[in-house]
Amino acid sequence: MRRTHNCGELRQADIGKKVCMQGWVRFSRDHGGVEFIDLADAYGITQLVFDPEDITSGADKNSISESLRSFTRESAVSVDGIVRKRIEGTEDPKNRTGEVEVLITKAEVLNRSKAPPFELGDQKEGVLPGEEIRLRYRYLDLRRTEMIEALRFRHRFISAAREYLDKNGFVEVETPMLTKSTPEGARDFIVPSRVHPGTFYALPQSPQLFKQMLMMGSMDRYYQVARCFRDEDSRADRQPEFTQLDMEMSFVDMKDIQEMIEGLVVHIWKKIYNKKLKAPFRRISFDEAMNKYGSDKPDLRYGLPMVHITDIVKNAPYEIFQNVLSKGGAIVGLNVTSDLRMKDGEDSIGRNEIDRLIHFVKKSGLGGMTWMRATKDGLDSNIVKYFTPDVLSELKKEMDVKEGDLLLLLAGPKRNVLETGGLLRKKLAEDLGLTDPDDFLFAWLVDCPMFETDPASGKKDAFHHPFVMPTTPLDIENVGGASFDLILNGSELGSGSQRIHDPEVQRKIFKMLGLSDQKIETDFGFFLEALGYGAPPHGGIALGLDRVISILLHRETIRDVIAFPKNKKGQSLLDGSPQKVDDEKLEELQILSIAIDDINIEDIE
RNA sequence: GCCCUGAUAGUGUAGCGGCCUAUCAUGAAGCCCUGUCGAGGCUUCGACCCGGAUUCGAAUUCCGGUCAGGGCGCCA
Repeated sequence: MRRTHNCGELRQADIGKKVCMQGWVRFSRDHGGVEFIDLADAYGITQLVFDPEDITSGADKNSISESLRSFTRESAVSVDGIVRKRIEGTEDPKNRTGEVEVLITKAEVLNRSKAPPFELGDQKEGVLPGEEIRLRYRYLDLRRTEMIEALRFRHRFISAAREYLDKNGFVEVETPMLTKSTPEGARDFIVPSRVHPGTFYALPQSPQLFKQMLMMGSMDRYYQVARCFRDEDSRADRQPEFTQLDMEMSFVDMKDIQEMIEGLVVHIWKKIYNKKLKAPFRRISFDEAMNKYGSDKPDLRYGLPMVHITDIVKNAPYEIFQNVLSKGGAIVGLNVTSDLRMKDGEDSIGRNEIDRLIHFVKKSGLGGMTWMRATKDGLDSNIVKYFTPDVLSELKKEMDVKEGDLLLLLAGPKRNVLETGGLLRKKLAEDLGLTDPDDFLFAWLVDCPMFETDPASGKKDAFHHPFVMPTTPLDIENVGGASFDLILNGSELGSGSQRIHDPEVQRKIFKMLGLSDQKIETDFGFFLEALGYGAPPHGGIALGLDRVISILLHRETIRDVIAFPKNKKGQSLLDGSPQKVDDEKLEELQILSIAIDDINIEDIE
């Protein structure tokens, strides 16, 4: 390797050294004589200088000049030179290498670049190209500091995690990518088998069954930086293929798993930020989260809880409330206290803003929203006349109302009210700026149910997944499950659980989820059998890596922390996948496409 | 499958039915310039997503489509 230094390295101490620098031409400034080049690589930018009136002995002025002519933007180049101090007053304080520059003694183009389709420099008031362009030319996009930072941060995060897990006896095991398609859960990506025509593998949605079988195989502590695949529609935080930090432990209970994760996160924090993160994390029950914050992943950096006031106002002759109550609905209130709203002596939620909030609430399905202001004379609103002084005073007490507070009241079907209240709380927090983006608050969502019932079909689904150990008898109405979610600033990072290790319990859960004996046998027979050979009590967790990284880096989408992501429609704009394959390949697999474009109408007729 | 938003030179944008032979910036090409750092100056090049409708006249209005992003559904 000829390169002696990278572009982020040179300092005053290097002055006088003969160096060879290689990198990309980011900017060049030709002053008609003296010429500057910003040479960039993944480590930084170093200024190169060519000065025809300042040529070191042995250097060939004409040949350098000739080479520099072909130094187009983003060309890969190699330059020999001498590190020298910049002229007094021309140092660049923004650049770590800004006190020195390299006087070119030899210049050579390694590979010339065509004019790049967009600007790669770190724009101050950056005008990034549309994402489509960035993904199409991802290799150029990756040269941008932001992307370099994202991938390096991601690496450091994973590397710190590995370090901790290794120290704690975890073994990294690679589970298969070609696996079996199972009925529940997300849609599978399937892969045809050539040897067994007409049969298919599925890419794993998660290594769930395999990691459990590793426990049965005495592996004791397993982890994997596991790629997972789900053929469902994308979102800003969902990609068809994504990465989880997947773990499993034997002879443990829920608390052991949570403590291990807390230790892991604390370690990562120390490594990355050199800060001590507070552990254990706060725990909040599923019920409390839903009732107070209307979300199973509430942002706990701010308060603004929903207060249930159904019982207080149930006798008030206010028609809207009575209507709702007669249908078994609920009424909740949010107290937007004056200290949250007042900005520079001005109320940030005036009449117009309230109208906007009402509109917001209506969009999510409620009929509207009533509101009251707390003045020094008591609660004031166009509906206070419907409430007796006793009711009003109890309302004030329950919602902890002080003068200047604003109460927002939502009424409707319970589920809808909680959900909307949660969204409203989130919106208020955004509008009022209640969150510090650099404040990272982890919490555990605990005491989760085992099942959830689809309100439309009445069908029972696993709340988490069917391998969660139930915590209550199975014949009661609200069966509990030993599962828990790790949440961070309003996002779910992952869920873990104590698993079922008794085959009979496992079989029963499958049945409760509506699987027939035959389906259980064909899909999970092997797994039930495995549980029957002394499966140890075990449990584990999987953390969505892309999601954590994007949150920690304040990126809007996980695509910004994945080197080569798919677009919203699951396509890779870089290589053009997915694509049709040659007919011969399909024939070999004995596959016939019936996609509209592939059907020859004449064949059918 | 549905809802919302958007689409103008390579890139990012402005654009009131006629002032559009379409703005500005950046870029590219060429020239000038010896201390810049997203250098600067001058010249040139380069665009209204597609189809239909309304209209004397459409980048602009309407309808349909395509593409992109956000969301709902979906994601045990």
